[in-house]
Amino acid sequence: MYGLVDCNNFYVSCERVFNPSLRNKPVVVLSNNDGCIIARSNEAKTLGIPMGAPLHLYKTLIKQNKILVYSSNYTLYGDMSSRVMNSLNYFVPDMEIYSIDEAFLSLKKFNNKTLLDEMFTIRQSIYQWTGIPVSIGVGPTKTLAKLANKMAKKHSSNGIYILTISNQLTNILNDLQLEDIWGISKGWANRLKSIGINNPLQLQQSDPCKVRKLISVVGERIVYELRGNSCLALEEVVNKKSITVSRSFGKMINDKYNLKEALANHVARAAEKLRHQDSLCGEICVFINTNRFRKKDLQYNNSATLTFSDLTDNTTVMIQQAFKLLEGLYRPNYNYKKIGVILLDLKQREKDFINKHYIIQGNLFTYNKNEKINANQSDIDIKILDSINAKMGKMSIFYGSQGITKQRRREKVEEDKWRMRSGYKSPLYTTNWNDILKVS
DNA sequence: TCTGGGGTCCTAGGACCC
DNA sequence: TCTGGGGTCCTAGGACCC
Repeated sequence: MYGLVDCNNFYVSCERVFNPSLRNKPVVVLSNNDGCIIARSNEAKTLGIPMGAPLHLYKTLIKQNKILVYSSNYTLYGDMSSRVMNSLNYFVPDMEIYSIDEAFLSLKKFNNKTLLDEMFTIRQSIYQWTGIPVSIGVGPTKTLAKLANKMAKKHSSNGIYILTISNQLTNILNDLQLEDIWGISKGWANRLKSIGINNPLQLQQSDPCKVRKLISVVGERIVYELRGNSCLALEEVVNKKSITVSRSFGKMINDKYNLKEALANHVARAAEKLRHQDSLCGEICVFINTNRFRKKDLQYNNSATLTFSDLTDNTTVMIQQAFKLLEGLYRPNYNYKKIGVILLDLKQREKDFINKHYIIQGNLFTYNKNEKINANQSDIDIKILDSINAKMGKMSIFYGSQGITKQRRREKVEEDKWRMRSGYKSPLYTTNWNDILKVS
């Protein structure tokens, strides 16, 4: 069984920990620049404030109902999140932190008979230790645990809901909307409806291959997950694969000087994040946007990407390159609302040495990303290369991130082979049947 | 007047390789 | 091992999540 622990109205709950007078009152927390409402207490939800609502559209409602409004404090929320996760980890070491306020638990080692009591203990303890109320959903797959969590929030008095494959599940699926299922949003729901799948129960009972044709293998996995066949494993916490820092401007900005100032700040922050996870980056992307909500204004959205000749975590280098990219992007005749930077092609520092160097006949050379090394080149010491390749999981030295792709593909093919042997009709990961046949 | 920020995965199709 | 059709790499774009 899997568990999903979700902090209730997380940002609001964090504010309440340090300001108990906010309890039982309608409270909302705002995004950067105080533009949107991104967290609501139950009381605020009852008053009809939707998620992501623009603040200026709800000023009257807020005033009338004396809703308390707070700017966001991400440092506080990050810290509270760590406390919650650490507390959870005390009870369940085998867990996946899914977002700032959610974690999946592996409950394999728990006794099903005492599960409810155990979950109750966890919930109580977290509240006692951190002041944050949580809901816990339990189910045979991650998707069903997600669903159970939704039920816990809606229909459970103690904040816990355990879902098993039963008539109860059938009834629940029949009563819900497709969009209530984790992984299905409006676009896919509409496509599913177009072939006569109108609710989660029909989805659960539909032909997985048909669903796959319509909304890709992701949809097919959902079908199996709804049936209680687990396709999504607990994922170990790994470093980010890309790092973005971007902000909207309070006022629109036209001049390059201000854009550069903002960009430099964003890049510096991104570089900090990069070093914090002990990575180096190979690519940098800068993007700028005009205000998409001002339909009358001329719109301009663009981005530019640059590959570093060497992997780097150097702030100065990154800012220099980001400025170069901005020079190419900037058009003087627009008003800009947002600028941001994305660091891509991230690599672990430990592997950096191997990624940046190669050996020819005992001599060490620096590997240049733009220069492709051919393994057949007679002057490369194949034996040494082989040993490095083996250490890296093959190929990474030549193809950077593609090496990881290859590795992953191999893993997926293995899983699919197992799947086909076990009598499933279609593979879950591989697009190409030849992959399966070939390795089989 | 005023509309967030940060992620991941999957697929199709073209270029290129041998 | 293999010489023409199949495999691999790469990118853009589109979904989804919180």
